[in-house]
Amino acid sequence: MSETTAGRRPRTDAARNRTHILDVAERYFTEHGVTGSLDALAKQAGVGAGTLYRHFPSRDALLAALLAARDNELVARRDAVRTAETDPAVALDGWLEALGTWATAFDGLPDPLRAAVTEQTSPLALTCQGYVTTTEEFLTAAQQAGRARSDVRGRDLFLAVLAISWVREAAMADAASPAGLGSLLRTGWATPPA
Amino acid sequence: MSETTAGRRPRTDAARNRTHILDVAERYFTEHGVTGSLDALAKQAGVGAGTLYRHFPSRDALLAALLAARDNELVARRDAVRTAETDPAVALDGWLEALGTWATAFDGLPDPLRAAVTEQTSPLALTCQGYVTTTEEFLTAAQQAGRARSDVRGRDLFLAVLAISWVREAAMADAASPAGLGSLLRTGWATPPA
DNA sequence: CGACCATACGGAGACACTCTCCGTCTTGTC
DNA sequence: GACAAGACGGAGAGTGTCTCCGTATGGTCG
Repeated sequence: MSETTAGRRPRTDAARNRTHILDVAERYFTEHGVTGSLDALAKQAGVGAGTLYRHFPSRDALLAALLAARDNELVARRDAVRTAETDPAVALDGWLEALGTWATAFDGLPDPLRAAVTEQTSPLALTCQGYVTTTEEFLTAAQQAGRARSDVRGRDLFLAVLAISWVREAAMADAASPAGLGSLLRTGWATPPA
Repeated sequence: MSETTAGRRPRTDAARNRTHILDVAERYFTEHGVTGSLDALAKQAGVGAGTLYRHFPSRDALLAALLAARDNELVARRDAVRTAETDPAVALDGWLEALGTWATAFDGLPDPLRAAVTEQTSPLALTCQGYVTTTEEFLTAAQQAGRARSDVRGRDLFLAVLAISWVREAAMADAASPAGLGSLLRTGWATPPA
């Protein structure tokens, strides 16, 4: 019953290679960003290009596997926010910040994530879909409490977090920008007319 | 006195090629986005790759030249907003919308623009710098009228417009998203606690 | 008008990256 | 220990960037 879809257990050398590639990829993408050369990554892992591509047919597949390792962490933060916060607006805020951190795990990550939101064929699409749904839940709660605008939608908010994460990478040089950009999303630039 | 820096007037065939390349590039980027193949663009323009790269040493240089042709339009909108609007918040809003339209002139344009904001070596950097300054002017006016939060800065607002433009390209499928994302920047998702 | 030089032109080719294909080698089983 | 099933590696095809240099052209001056 441990095998719902697969035929048989993978060969041990294959399994070892797979995890080893993931280890190296984690470091490699951290250092070079998500657009780093995959052939170079394969070489660094000491495997042939064919092996890399057999395990992970595309860059997105590799990223999805890498992000899967972070799933626990993000789900944990979701639950922590959910149970600790009574104010649904603060909860939503906490969730969005967790999302922002997740989306900047590697340099350039927001790009494939954004693409995945619209192209459901990507291995990242499933991952994103889940988090869009979570965002929707937090948002709905905040809206029902009258703490969030009712014309905002979960998917847009998720995309907006990606957008801010995307631009944050460029604004790093400026120390004050990251926080400023984040709060822009919550409050906007405008002041309500007295 | 018409030549402040250059030595002599360019050869006529060179000038003709330059404008012809720009014409074709305008169409080409509109159709294929800013990441389209430059060699293919050269072929479509009926010139060798060398000619293309001599006139425009990099993709950014080509984009900068293309955007320069839109300068008049954007400056006109700036002036129109400036003179027509008495409310500085509405003026800022109008300017940001003009910027957003400008930043989506071609698919994928926000990417090089964002890079140009931080890398002052890009030919696009000068262009961006000017518009950041304009954004700052509108913002300062709105702040002095108490219509914009005082902790927001011009550069961040400019970057935020790029960010929304960036994500808007992905959200196109969903009809309501573009407008929703834009207003998010002005108002934020939060409702002030009664 | 013809010659001459500065300048521009074209496209072959060096280099980088992605991804596939297939001959060879390993693993696990009988 | 032998035999599939499956994994491995890396050569190579396809695509894109950008440079280099032999050739062609435009503009000028005698």
